[in-house]
Amino acid sequence: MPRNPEYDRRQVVDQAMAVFWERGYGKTSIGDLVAATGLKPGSLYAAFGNKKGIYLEVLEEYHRGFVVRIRDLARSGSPKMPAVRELLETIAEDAVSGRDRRGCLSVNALLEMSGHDPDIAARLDTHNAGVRLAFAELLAAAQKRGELPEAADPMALAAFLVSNIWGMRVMCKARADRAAMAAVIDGVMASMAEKSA
Amino acid sequence: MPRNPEYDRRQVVDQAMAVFWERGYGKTSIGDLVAATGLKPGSLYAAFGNKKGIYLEVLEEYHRGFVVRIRDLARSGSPKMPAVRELLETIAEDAVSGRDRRGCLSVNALLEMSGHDPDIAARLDTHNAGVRLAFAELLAAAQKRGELPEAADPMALAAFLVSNIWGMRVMCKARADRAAMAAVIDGVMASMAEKSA
DNA sequence: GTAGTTCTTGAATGATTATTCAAGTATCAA
DNA sequence: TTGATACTTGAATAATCATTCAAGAACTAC
Repeated sequence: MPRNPEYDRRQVVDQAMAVFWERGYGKTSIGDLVAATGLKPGSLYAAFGNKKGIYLEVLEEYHRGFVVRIRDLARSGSPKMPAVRELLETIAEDAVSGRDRRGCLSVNALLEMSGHDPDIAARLDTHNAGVRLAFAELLAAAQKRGELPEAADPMALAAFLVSNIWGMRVMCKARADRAAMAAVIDGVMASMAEKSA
Repeated sequence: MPRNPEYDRRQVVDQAMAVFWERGYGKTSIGDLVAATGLKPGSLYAAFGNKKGIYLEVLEEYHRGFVVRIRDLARSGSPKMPAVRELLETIAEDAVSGRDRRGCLSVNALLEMSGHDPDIAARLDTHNAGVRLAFAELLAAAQKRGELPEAADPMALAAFLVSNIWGMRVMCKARADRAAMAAVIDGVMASMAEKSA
């Protein structure tokens, strides 16, 4: 008997993601979301509860996509460490080309919101733990293939890797030059290849 | 003939810094600044022009302090690389203890404002270039003392170091655990000590 | 003391905001 | 068709905010 929604929830979340990514949480108004999604305020509130509800679902979707990307690398048969380097180079290239001045939605959210909203902070902590674990699994797979020293600790290396990705994501908000990005990538890869780490 | 201000501009800037650091630019209202500084809106506007003017002066002061700190390390006679490690360990300790959930004011500003305000973005770029240069000078001094390989490129290492500090500053917004922080510090120091880097 | 200048005050302005809700509309089972 | 249910609409609400300004207060030079 009920009437069905006229919109696709997944598509609405993607459209909202673009806006939050571009402007941050505080600077995006419901009006912006109305313009981006085509849904009127009433419909948005009926579907997501409130602005924070939309944001949380956007973050969920963002992290899902990122973790999938890492896990795909871990499951493929190809060499792992070159894939890690390529991932870093993609981030660097996006930063230098200015394609990614939006930075990382997750880092943006962490900086803007985690100090002010415990719900969002908790959600981000869960997500980031997932990302770190996915990287650790990827690095463990690399280790099993002999691409990393046996003494290496995948979980520790994952923390180091994530921290460097975060650093690069901050760097892309600054005037990022190619040499600096290359220095970071070389530094990370060199460090991971070492026995001591 | 003129009447003198009743406040100390430097002190007002410091008080405003505490508020902006805690709440970010968007979330601090003029009312917050009035409460923190004791100055009424009219006086604040007479002294700084507008909210952005206060913020720019706060950023100026923040960076001044940070660069001085690095330069002091470079000028002292003591070993440089242990001093760098200590600096990183201080950041890590502040993050883990929760003392520094505010993160780095400069990173916060970069993420929140550089995409929306060209004036602030330009100012931050200048400041960050200064920080990187100060670190490069510190590392060059270390190299001269034989604490770094001759083949090392101080400017590249400085970029790597700054990126890692930024990563740690992001990490302190997340649930930062001691092991992860230690992994980052070990990774950076190991990488810098290498010949290839 | 007085004039001139600058600082201080705090209420008023005008804009923007997230959220609500009552009325209208579409869908489907019977 | 009818009734029940849910979705859609967009104006109204109530709050917050940056900024202005006119009036009062303090200081200094003369």
